[in-house]
Amino acid sequence: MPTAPLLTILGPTACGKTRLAVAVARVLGGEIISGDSRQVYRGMDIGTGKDLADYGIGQEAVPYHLIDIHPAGYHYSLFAFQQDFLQAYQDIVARRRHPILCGGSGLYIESIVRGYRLSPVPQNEALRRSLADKTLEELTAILASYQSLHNTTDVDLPARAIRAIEIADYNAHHPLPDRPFPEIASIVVGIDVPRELRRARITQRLDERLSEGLVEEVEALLAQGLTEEQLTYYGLEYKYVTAHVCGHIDFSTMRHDLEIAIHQFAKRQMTYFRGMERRGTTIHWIDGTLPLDAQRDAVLQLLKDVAS
RNA sequence: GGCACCUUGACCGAGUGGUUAGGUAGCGGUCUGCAAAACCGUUUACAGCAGUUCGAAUCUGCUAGGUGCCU
Repeated sequence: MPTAPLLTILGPTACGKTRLAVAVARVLGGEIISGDSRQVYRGMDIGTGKDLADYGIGQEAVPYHLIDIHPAGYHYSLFAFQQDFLQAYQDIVARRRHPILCGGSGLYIESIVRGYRLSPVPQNEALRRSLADKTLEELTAILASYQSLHNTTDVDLPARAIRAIEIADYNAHHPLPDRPFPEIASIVVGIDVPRELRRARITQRLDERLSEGLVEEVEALLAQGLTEEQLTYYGLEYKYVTAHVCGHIDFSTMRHDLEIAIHQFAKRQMTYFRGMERRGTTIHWIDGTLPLDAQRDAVLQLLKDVAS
C-alpha cells in the first residue's frame, strides 16, 4: 500500500481549521478527512460546528469524509475512527488526490499520526457482569494483574476500568492484529491563536450559534426521540443546551456556563497538543491571526520545504 | 448633620489574637479504546494609615468607600 504524505491540520475550537484546510485543499487537489469525534453524527450540525458551507458548493466543493456517517445517539469510538480513517485515506490516495486530516480531537488525530495499534475488542457481557459489583480499587488491581498500568485515565471510573479490563482480557487471549496500523508519514500543522483572541472568538461564535438555532437543533433532536441522557453524553453545547431545554437552567445561566465550558475545552485541547509534541510529534505552528491567504501560503511553503 | 453596621485574593465566602479555610474562575498537567470524556496540581488576600501587643486579618483610633436608620 503506497503511503502518500498526509497533511494534518489541528488546533483548538474556533481557530479556523476547516477554512484553512479547504483553502489548502483547493490548491493541492485535496480531500478532507474530519478528525472530530462529534461531527460524525447526523443532525448535530450547529453544536458541532460542521460549517459545511465552508467546503463550498456544487462542482467547486472540496470533498469531505467522516462527517454525518452515524445517526445521533450512536456511540462512536477511537477504534472505529481509525478504521474509518484508513478506509477514507486509502480511497483518496488510490484516486491520486491529496489527503488532509483536519480536526480538534487530539486523541483521534494522535492515533493516526503515531499509528496506534488497536484490536477490535467486542463487549464481553459475561466479564462485565462478573465485574459489575467491584469497587474501583478492586478493578484497578484486576487491571494491574493483566498488564502494567500505562496510564491513570483507565481507572478513573468503574465503567472505564471495566472496559480497560475487557481490552486487556481480549489481548491476553488473542494475538495482536496481523495487520498493524500502517505508518503514515504526516506533516502536522497547528493553528496558533493567542489566548485572549481565542476566548473572544469562542464567545462570539457561541452567540452566533445561538442565534442560528442551536436551541432549536437540540429541541429537534429531542423531538426525534433522543433522550436527555444521550444528548448530555455528547458534552458542551449538547449538554448545556439540553439542560436548558429540559428546564434545569435558564437561558442566561446556560449561555454563561457553556461559554466557560468551551473555554476550558479549548485550553484542554492546547494542553493535549503540547503533550503530543512532548511525545514526539512535530507540530508546525501557523499564526492564526494572519489572513486566510497568508496562512494557506505558509502551509503550502511548508509542504514544499519538507519535500525538498 | 447624628447613630449603627460593613470593607478578606479576579469573584463568592469562612475565620475574632499565634497554625489557617473552602468554592468558582484562571493557569499548568495526565492521556493507545466513551476524549466535546474523566482526572490531577496550583498563583494572587485580609481597604489605607497609626497604635496596643512578644505576636494583629482578628483589639483601639483616625481616614476613605459602602449599606441602613434617624432628622
